[in-house]
Amino acid sequence: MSGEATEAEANRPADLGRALQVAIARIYSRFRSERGAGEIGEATLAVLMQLRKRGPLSLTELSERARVTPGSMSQSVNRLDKAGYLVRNRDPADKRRVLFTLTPEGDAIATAARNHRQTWLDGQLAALDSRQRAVLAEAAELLTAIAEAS
Amino acid sequence: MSGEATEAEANRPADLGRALQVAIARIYSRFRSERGAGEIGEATLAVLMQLRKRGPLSLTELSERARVTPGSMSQSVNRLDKAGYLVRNRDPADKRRVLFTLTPEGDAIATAARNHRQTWLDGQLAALDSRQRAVLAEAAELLTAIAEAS
DNA sequence: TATTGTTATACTCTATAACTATA
DNA sequence: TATAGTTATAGAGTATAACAATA
Repeated sequence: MSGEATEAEANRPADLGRALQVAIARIYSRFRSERGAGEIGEATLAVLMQLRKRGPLSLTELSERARVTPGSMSQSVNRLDKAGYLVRNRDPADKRRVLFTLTPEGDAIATAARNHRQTWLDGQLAALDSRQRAVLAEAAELLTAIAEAS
Repeated sequence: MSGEATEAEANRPADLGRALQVAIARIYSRFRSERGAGEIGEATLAVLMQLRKRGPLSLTELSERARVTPGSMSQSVNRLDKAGYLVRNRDPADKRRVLFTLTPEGDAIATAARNHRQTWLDGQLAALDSRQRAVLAEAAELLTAIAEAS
């Protein structure tokens, strides 16, 4: 019973939700500020990473995964197209659809941006002990699942 | 030895860093998409929350906490000022400084925006068990500390 | 008719550079 | 000189609404 006060506090959903909101806002803003000169932004990087992982995707698929409107995504891919980081291809099976594919240049700039952020983050993680890293690994899984939830 | 593959994987900083990057980007984008009509955005909300928690702050203090340039923050507080969510006051002790203070309207809209996001997040957290919530509580502390790190 | 995608317009958020006022 | 703040300009990222092409 003596150790329950702390645990009960950590488990009260309202307090946890508030702590998570703040933590996520802070770490995201730190990520953004770690961006190097000439590097692409978070939203653009996310599009390129999706194309790398999932292969050619349509505009609707990209906009749903990023949780933005099709109009917003259309403008994002337009910028990427102009920069030469992806190419458009009409889907032969359904000529309304446009499939977006990563170019070698897009792949390279995505890698550079990801590595830069990761170098910084890895430096921070190195200071943690094994148990703390395990906590963050599980938290990453939980947060990803929550983000995908309906 | 049979259980070590998973643990070793979770503890390899490079893999953990990558998983965290993805998880944070996903959950943040989900937060953003949960914004209701007429609600303020993440950056603006963060400013109001700082003013609520830390009392009157100067432009430099606000820009350092948000990790944006003074020029950027000046424009953010301008929008908030025009909307009536904060007020400017010259610091009598140093007339270069401007102290920003939350108005009752600013306090109210910050509460509304925070509650809306929290209602959604609390619903997700309610589906987790006690141990998982404890993991997220510790992760929130670790991520906040990493975000503040030099 | 419904779906896919684009464009026009507007607002938020950010950076950089040039500027004013105060210390 | 150095610091605090503002403004002008530009670009990324987003939403909504109106539109064209295809199913």
